[in-house]
Amino acid sequence: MSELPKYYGYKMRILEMIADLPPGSLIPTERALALDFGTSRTTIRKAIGELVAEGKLTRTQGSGTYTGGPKITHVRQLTSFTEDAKAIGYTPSSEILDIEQLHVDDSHAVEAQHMNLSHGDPFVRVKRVRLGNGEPLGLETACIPGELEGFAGHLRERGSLYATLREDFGIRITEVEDGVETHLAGPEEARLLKVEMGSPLLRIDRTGFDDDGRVVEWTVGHFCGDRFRFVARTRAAVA
Amino acid sequence: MSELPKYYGYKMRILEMIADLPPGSLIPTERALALDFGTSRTTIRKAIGELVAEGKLTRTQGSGTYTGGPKITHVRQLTSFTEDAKAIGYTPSSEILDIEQLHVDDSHAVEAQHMNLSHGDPFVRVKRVRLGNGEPLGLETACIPGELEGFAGHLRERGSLYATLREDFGIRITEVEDGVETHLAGPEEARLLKVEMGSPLLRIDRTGFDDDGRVVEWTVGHFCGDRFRFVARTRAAVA
DNA sequence: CGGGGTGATTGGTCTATGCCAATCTTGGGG
DNA sequence: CCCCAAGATTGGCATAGACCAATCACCCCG
Repeated sequence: MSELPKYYGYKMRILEMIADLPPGSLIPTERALALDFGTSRTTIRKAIGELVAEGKLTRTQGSGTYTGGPKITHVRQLTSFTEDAKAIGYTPSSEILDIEQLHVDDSHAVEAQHMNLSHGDPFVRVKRVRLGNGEPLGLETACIPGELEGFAGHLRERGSLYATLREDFGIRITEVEDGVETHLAGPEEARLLKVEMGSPLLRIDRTGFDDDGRVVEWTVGHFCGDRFRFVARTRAAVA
Repeated sequence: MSELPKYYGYKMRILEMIADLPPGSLIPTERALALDFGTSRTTIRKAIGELVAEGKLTRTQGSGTYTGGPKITHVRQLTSFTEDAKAIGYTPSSEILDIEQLHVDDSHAVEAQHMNLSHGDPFVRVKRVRLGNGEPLGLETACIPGELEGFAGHLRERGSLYATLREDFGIRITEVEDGVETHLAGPEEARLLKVEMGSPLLRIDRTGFDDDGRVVEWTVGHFCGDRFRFVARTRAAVA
């Protein structure tokens, strides 16, 4: 046995094959590749599986396997998805899945903890799919403490959560703390983001503070690992 | 056929099984689970595979499959690994794999681009494994432009790259830009970080600037997705 | 000429099985 | 009593094949 698994060798060979192809090119079928390489379809699928997870290939049942999507999508996440995406010539949009004015109960333990809320306190929760140039990039759930009258209408009109909070409710976020971890796509995320189950995602949670240091926003988002890049610029506070 | 794949159901059942177990507990063998659930070992392996990728299980050939490690390790990456890790009561250390004083040639295209260097310009490159409480957390390669005399010795003594630059070479980093993406572990990363090939990692690249806006550091790191959390705190610059 | 149905194609999932490599266990020899 | 060698156990890799579901192309019918 050689050092590396066979499937890894085939992965590299496929990587060479697709290196020069334009995005969206159809590659040979799994059965054909297995035959060509003299291996089994299972092994080819494992090789292709990793390339898919890396965003270098996409596969569609019944159709075929194609070379990677439109390419990497750099998106700054420094202040707001909408505002930053525009700044780099990217067309952002959102599809609102759900807006609710809620009151904290036992099912909101996580939200309450992050926003320092108690049982019965009001907050708004918005669930959205974030799109870039029409393609789904991420799934975001934002929570804002308080009772926000007519919030849904304002948000739909402006498109941007931050703009809505600022212009319609006088809520200004002056400092944010972002946390980034990895996460694997579950059934819901896979469906909404159009990726395979188990695909690596970036889980980005954000806590927004106002001038008085109060939490005025808490958001959790899951973004496609291969299409998204989180960027933070920080003035070093160290002496 | 139900909506969800079978392996996903088994994954959830295994998740329940291990929910109450302390970290490090041995779970039944793959063959036993396959028999119990009335399915094939292949399917069980797929279920366990995802749980491993999520950090909930670890498996060792010849030994068995065990419940997840010591739990999530929050690490701030705001200024410096060493300094921040200490601040939250975590014992950081590094294992230096390689230190080189180099001059830009054709093989350093990426490095040169990020540091705005030209052919022949000198820079130092350090490759380290970052450890937290003795466990490998990440693999980092740092590049610093310039000719740094006695750099290796100073770094080994101080342990911290930032402290070395500051104290021994008068290089002060006042602003950093961090980029975060996902990345799957390749053979080398898998070996050094003690994770499986294909495990999701956080790829964190950092560009450090001095007061004059010059690039004085460029670093790329790969960190275990399940043991690491990137945190950035930003004063919103938006009007 | 247009539209819809039908079958071939292709990826998605699962089974059953074999062998390899790392680890652990056990027992015998020094 | 300790150490180590050999066998049993366990995960790691790969094979061959079956059936399902989504898609696509083509042909037939209106």
